[in-house]
Amino acid sequence: MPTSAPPDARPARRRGRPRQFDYDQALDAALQTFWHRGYAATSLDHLTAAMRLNRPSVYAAFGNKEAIYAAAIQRYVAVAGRETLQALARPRLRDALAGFLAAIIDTATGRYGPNGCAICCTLPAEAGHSEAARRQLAEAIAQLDGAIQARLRAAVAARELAAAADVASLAQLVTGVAFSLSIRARAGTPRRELGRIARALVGLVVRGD
Amino acid sequence: MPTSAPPDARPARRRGRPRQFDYDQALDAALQTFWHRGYAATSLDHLTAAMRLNRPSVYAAFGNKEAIYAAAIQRYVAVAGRETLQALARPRLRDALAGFLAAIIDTATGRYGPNGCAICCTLPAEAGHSEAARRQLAEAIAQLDGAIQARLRAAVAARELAAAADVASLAQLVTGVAFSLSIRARAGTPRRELGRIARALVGLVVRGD
DNA sequence: TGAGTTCTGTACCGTATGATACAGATATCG
DNA sequence: CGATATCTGTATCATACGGTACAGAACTCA
Repeated sequence: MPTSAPPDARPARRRGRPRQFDYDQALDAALQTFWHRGYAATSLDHLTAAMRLNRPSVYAAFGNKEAIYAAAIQRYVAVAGRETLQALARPRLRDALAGFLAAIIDTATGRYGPNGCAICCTLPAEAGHSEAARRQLAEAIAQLDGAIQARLRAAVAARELAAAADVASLAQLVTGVAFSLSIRARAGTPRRELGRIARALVGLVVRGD
Repeated sequence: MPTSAPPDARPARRRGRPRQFDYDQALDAALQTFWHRGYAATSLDHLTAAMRLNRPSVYAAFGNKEAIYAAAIQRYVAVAGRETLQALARPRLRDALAGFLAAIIDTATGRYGPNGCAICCTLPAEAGHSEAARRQLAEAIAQLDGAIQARLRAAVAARELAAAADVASLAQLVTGVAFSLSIRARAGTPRRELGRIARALVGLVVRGD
């Protein structure tokens, strides 16, 4: 168990020597490293170098390698996930989906290099032999499916989609394309082409107009 | 460079002591291991155990770890890829796409466990820091895109698709859904649900009937 | 102040890793 | 047969790995 601060409740003053690094900033550095190299190919030397910490500090704050990864992915969901999902809030379904996919493309080709999605480019490799990774992956997928499904249901209510539409499958389709966009990004596909694919999907899902 | 047989041209009789194992069978065992554990998390001990060979034999026949992986993926493409693509040959587009996706689902939930697609579940993790992996991934994607695109073009010629259809983007969409199906499989999604998603895509792409 | 507590940095531990040297075994070739 | 070539198995190499012990530093609390 990490002896120290979970990301949320941060007691203002703790008893002993205060830590000399920023928790979230270090976690971001770890995330970048895992994102770039994947879980298994990332060593603690890679991590401590990127985080600019020495090993005991890392272990005290985050736990072992697996725990660091879990925390990093959790932060990824909280940050990149929130940014992405709020694009879904736009009033017209067409804009909502387009915005959502544009946000995915932004993240996948973002300022840290064209590294795709940290989840769907690094978790699947571990999910084959690690039950923890499999669960993390399944949960992330379910979360995304759920958010999109909710948005599609709202579109049905607003008569933007036919009442007979298979909302669940449609949502899973959109999630799937989002995944494929980020894998393509990691393979080197330029933004322009990713945008074309995204537009094609939006065109298929929301026909009328 | 491996001193010995490339998978194709196999000289009937070589000079020294003949090898006591089957090349393709050993390669299959390596593929299973990489498929299950990913590249980085697979050690040579894992490989030699699965292949039932000792290290020098592996190195002599296949080269170092990276070369073994490349050969395994190449074999995966040749075997699973061919099976999958020949489903595309069915006369009606609807059946062709359905058969294609069904083959993907078969592979991804197949007899070796629900391990998804060996390419899109293990290569992306390495593609972030290995240019060789990035290229392999890009090439595999391009190959799949190309095959589907050709099938869609045939459908346009047969008036199963509108002449105005954006065949390239549509093909990339189908490829993307295929990827997402196999990632979902690795996350534990049951076949039934994967089938529903596949049917939804087919329904979207080929409207009339 | 001094006791108690937590963080930092060095140095280290045991093991697993990718890769190879070498000797013996088994084949072809002349 | 001997010469040559390739494969197999053992034993080993240097290094990189995840993880930790320990001493000193820096803070709070009384």
